[in-house]
Amino acid sequence: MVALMAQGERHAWTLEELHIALGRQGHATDFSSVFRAAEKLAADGITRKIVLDDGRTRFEPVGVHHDHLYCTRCHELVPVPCLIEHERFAALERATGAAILDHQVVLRGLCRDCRERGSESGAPA
Amino acid sequence: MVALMAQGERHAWTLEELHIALGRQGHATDFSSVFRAAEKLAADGITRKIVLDDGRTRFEPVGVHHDHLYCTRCHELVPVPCLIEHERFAALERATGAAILDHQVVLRGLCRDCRERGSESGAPA
DNA sequence: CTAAGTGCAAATCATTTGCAACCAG
DNA sequence: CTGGTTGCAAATGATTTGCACTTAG
Repeated sequence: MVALMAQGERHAWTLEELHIALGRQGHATDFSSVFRAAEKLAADGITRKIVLDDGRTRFEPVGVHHDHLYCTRCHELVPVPCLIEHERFAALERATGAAILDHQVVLRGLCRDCRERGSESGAPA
Repeated sequence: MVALMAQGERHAWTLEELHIALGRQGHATDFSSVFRAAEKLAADGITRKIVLDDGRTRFEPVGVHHDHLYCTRCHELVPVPCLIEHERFAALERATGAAILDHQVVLRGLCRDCRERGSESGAPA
């Protein structure tokens, strides 16, 4: 599964996508096995869980931190460089008294491909 | 419901919290009514849905944009000023060709209250 | 009357979990 | 044998939906 995720066909995977892709690769398994393997990878810090408001959890390989662009047309989650400067966090901690351990940014819009396809009627990828 | 959310007892509400709070205010209703009313408010742009990985959808009144701090101790979602500078979006659009319509930042850590309580054993708020 | 809102129960959806059979060490 | 996996089925948890019934306009 790690190999599958690493090959870059997609950046963030839902359990269903992993399940299907594994099947296509000849590693057909039960959905629950995919679920457990994915949870384990996340627990071991190999992957990270990402939740969006479309109701499906995604898993992405852990690497350098980055933000995400959720394409509202093709529903793909694309990695983009982080938009927040480090000092911002320290400043916020000083200003509010809170302790920030982690953060996640989700941009919403159209990925380049979908934007280029413009208002074409075509169905999402 | 709008009134309830506006009174500021809490910033972002889960359906369950709304349901309970409405009941306490003497406006007992069915859970599905809360659900439908909340969905309608969100559809009408009065409130906004926020989804975190704790599996519950929250609704917050729409106002000036801000980011959120999710306290991993008391599970409260606290509003904090936006950490991303506007130019960043334009720069990213130029760099990637994507179109950004909206964004959402979720910081993860401890809110001030929980941080101050430090490592005290006490149960979450 | 007509559209909108409500309660209740049943249906969905995406996971999660229990368990017995298996497999590697 | 022993712990980690796996498939299958059943259980969860949080919504969502169908439907009959009021209710406001």
